[in-house]
Amino acid sequence: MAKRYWLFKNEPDCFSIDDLVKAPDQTAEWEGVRNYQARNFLRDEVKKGDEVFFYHSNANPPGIVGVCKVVRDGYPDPTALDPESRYYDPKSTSDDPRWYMVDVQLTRKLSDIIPLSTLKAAPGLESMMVTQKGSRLSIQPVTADEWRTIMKLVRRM
DNA sequence: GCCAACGTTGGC
DNA sequence: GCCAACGTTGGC
Repeated sequence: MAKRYWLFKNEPDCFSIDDLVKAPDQTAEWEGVRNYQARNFLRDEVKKGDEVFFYHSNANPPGIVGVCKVVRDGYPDPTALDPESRYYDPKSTSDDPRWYMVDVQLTRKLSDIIPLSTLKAAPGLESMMVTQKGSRLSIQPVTADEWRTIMKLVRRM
């Protein structure tokens, strides 16, 4: 299976690129995804070795702030079973886990954010999911062309 | 804080 | 299975 590319969104108030920088081994569990379409990606399609843009949503400005790598395939998200967790879901059980997550490791934090406005203006990213109006999915596939286009912006920084 | 877009729930 | 009501996301 060829390596694939993704964009993972997070609100920096919740878990930011700096939290990943500070994490042990600069590795974190991408927990708390509670959307079925995103869940299906995490469970079935996001694989170890895939590369990921770390995106800050609900931020000023929103945009891509880092690059990371998937280091563990999808597995059941234990926070769904923890009544103390903000991600607790009483309908999920250990026999029939409803929610999945992967582990990611930092590759690099960008020296500057690539704002959403830059992505929207960049030739070649017109049909990228994150540049579309109303795009709410928190786990988004990125095409190899889109990945290359954005990495060119990264190298220019 | 506003509000458009989207997802989920639940009555029927 | 439809769809109105409601809740959430996320840019601005």
